[in-house]
Amino acid sequence: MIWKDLDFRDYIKMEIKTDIFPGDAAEVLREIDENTVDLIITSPPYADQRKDTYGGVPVNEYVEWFLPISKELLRVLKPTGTFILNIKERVLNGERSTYVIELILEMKKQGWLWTEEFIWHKKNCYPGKWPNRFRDSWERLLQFNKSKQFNMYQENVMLPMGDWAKTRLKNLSETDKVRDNSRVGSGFGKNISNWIGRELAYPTNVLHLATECSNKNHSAAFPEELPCWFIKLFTKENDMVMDPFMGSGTTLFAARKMRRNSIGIEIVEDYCDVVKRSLDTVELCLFEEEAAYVFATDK
Amino acid sequence: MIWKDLDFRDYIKMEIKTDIFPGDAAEVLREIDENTVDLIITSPPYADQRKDTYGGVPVNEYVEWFLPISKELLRVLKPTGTFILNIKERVLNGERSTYVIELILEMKKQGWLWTEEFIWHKKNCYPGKWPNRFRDSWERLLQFNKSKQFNMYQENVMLPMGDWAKTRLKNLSETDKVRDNSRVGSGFGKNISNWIGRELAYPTNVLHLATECSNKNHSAAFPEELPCWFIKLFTKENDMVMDPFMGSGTTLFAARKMRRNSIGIEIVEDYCDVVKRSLDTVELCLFEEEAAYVFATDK
DNA sequence: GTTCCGCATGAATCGATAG
DNA sequence: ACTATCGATTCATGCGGAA
Repeated sequence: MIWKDLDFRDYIKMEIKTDIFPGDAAEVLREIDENTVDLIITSPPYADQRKDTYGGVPVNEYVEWFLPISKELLRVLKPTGTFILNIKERVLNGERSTYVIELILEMKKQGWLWTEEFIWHKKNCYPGKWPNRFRDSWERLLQFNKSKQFNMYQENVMLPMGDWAKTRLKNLSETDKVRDNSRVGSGFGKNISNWIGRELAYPTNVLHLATECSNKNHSAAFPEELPCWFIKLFTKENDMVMDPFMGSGTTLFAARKMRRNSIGIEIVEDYCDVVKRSLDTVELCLFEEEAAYVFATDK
Repeated sequence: MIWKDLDFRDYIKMEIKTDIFPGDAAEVLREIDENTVDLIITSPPYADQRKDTYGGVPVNEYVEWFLPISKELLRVLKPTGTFILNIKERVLNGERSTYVIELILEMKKQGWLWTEEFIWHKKNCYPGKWPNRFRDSWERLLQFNKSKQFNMYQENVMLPMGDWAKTRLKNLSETDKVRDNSRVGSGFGKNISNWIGRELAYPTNVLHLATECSNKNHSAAFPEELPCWFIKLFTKENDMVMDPFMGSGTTLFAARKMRRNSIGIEIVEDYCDVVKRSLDTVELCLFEEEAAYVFATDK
């Protein structure tokens, strides 16, 4: 038993690569071979946001700042791969900035296909009150592809259906129905076999997820469920996932947990160090979970 | 008592005007005085959709087709008014078309302010399955304004707070929950804030509404709750609401029920006739509701 | 162990104040 | 006048301590 577990641990360590490159995304990307990545999922610093950690790219320079990066991303992505860009334009002088939609148009000129736009509905968005607008509770998840023949494994993100919705809705007020909606299954740890016997349905292009806040050691741009969902949807085991703006490493952790190779690029060295150290913990978690799994099926 | 009710009916009929103009939006709009409309809310024919009724504007001509109309809309809108444009780009050859985001950029050049983008999350979206995309369950509700000082009556659309729903609901009877259902329409007499106390929160920019199950002859673009919500948010009684693509008249019915004047423009004469006839029914409904209300408060 | 309450904490935005 | 910074506003969530 002990030997078996140790073998398994070695197996994991050897099989799945998780590489972190410190540095500027545009520069590091040039070192990476073309047509090697199956899924790019990232949340770049938004315009004029996160000035303390990143430079805080001004609104009117955002598109020209991002285009060299997206050009490289197009190069390293496999023809069957997918690029998910999490972004939201900010309000400036009471108006929505247009740099995101301008970016879409420019990326198309680079050769990207704008395949889809998912909506991330943030159930717990930032509070506040203003005379002329409500709280902003959604962000864009833009899907770009290199070709129309991209890989998509829809059955991996199916949701339990039917009685779940029915029984729940009975006990909820109308307003609660309005507020709380179908939840995206967080992939890992959740046992799909629990769903067997129930009806499954394909999800839609609206994802309902709360932002991660408070007492976690790392503050992440998006909750782990988000990259998790797209990794399940667009990759299979041993595929290559990339996050050119790694930040606290949410994408890499999700990828590793699900046995995908991954590459993270991050300009802030401190983040790189933190993520590197944390990866060991993830490994251990995985090992323990898997060990428990092996044990359970061994009986 | 009888006289009183009849007087009231006349009062309603005289006060609120609901005008329908048959014809092409661009042409009819030229006949309308500038700075007279408080809220424009419409769902124009989408590109290449509904060819049978509208002739179907091709995707690559959509922007230039719409711009003359939006120019007139800018003229007739009051400086304090708001324009809500319900639109969604369609998928063409596996890719999202860009005419909507191009339209935003062009309308800004006309002088429009792109103030906000609401998301209409369609809870019961159209079923279907495709190999490379999920069901599309959201649409854009683009908010444009003429100036930064526009009217907004936020307190009219407040919602019960989340925490309230969780804790208080246990103590509420089934009938209490049912009462909540009737909140949508008239806005008559019923004041939610009185009912719930001060446990209300402002909504966000994501609207969760089911699509209308519409078995009607005409293509109902959106459910009545949608114009209803924006009419409450951006106008007060006796204000002027306009829908330059009236269709089945959903906007006009909502406006009339809430005692707003309204103008509808519609190129298909049959639709005009149907809506005109139906307006009498709405009136009667209104009369009865008010009669009951008067009676109740008369005791 | 449960359930319940208190509290900190967000990819926010506006308006006022300060250089 | 134009930019930079700061305080006020506000609510869903998950944690920790208490009953």
